[in-house]
Amino acid sequence: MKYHHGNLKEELISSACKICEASGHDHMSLRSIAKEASVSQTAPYRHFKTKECLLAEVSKRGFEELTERLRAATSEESKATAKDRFLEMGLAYLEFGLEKRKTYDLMHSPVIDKVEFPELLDAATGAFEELVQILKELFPGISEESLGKKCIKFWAMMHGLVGLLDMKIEPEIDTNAGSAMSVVKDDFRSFLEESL
Amino acid sequence: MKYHHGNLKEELISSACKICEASGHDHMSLRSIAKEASVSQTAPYRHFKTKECLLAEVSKRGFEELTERLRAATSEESKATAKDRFLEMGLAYLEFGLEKRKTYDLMHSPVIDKVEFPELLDAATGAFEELVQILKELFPGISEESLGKKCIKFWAMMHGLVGLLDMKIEPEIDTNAGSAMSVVKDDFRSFLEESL
DNA sequence: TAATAATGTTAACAGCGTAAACATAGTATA
DNA sequence: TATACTATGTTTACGCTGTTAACATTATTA
Repeated sequence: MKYHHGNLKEELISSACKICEASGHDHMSLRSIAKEASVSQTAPYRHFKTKECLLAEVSKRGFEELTERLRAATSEESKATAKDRFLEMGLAYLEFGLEKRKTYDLMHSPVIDKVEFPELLDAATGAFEELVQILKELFPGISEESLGKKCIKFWAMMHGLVGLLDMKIEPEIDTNAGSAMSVVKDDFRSFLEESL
Repeated sequence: MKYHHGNLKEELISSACKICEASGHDHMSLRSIAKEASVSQTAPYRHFKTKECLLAEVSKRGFEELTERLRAATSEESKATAKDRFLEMGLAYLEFGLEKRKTYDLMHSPVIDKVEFPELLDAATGAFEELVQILKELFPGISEESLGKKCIKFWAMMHGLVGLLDMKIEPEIDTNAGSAMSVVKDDFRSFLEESL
């Protein structure tokens, strides 16, 4: 058995990602992560100053995956129209939020102060920039002000939608007209398109 | 000094609300709450089965206050038009989210599973119903389906906006066209109205 | 008035994040 | 090659946490 692991930092991060998505970030203990990596309880401290630093790394990976998915959805290789690729991006965002729900929660949790982790902020900004790009393409010559408004509006709507889908608020109106979830499943595209 | 407090449950809840808004829900310990109420560490267990039950109560109070604020904003006493009252409601939602940011986070935190707390779910639904009512008034005769879509859209947008304002994502576009925060301050009304 | 229920306290448990002291392995320098 | 140094692991220990069990006091009810 080797005393030195060799690649512990990476393994700790992937163990943390695994535990996060399995149990939620409030059930992640440094000790359980260390155990998952078959290493002593305090070994993570050679690679991360605090638990928050490790969580920040997990969050960063989440934003990187989100960015990739958004980029793939809007890829020009698909030869679809800009509008279709925009709608695909909306779907990709929701899919990520629902598939990786617990990681998504960590990414938006106030537990990690993004101001303290510039790399995390960059990763989050990167995802946002994907939206900026496709909207620029969709509305050529749009003023910076209008573009800013549209970006904020859609980012908020998609983030809000993911949140809503987990809130399980089911007022009378939902039972009649379909829940938030069904709106997404049945005709998310027209839902987004109407808001253009 | 009385052995029996007489009104401990209420005092624990208000202590918890205080600590929540001061420090955030991840820094709330049952012991600190008990201390704030000048009572032994385990006294809360006579009134709440677990810590989560106490947090759920704090969350519920948050939704109740939100509901009140939304109702006040859309009150017909103001004699304003339905549209103006709708816009006022949007502002009231954002104001609550920003003023009581840490409580708002608890209210939307996955730490509390709303399914386990029907009263909390009711309180959350109550706030949502305020939106349903004003939109019904604003669009008389609207189909249930369209109404449902509009509700989800605006709830998501407002919830997403509150989240965005705290994410501190400031991509290039924001620096030029104004941050999410400035959009809210400068012309949130027109921002919301455009989305109608 | 006596029994019982409600509501408080104290003591103890394991799990947590973190720091300090120590051990071992890899690397650079003489 | 021998030696010092640095990187990276372990062990031990600290105080804080949520929770349970055993006990104490007060309120209620028969």
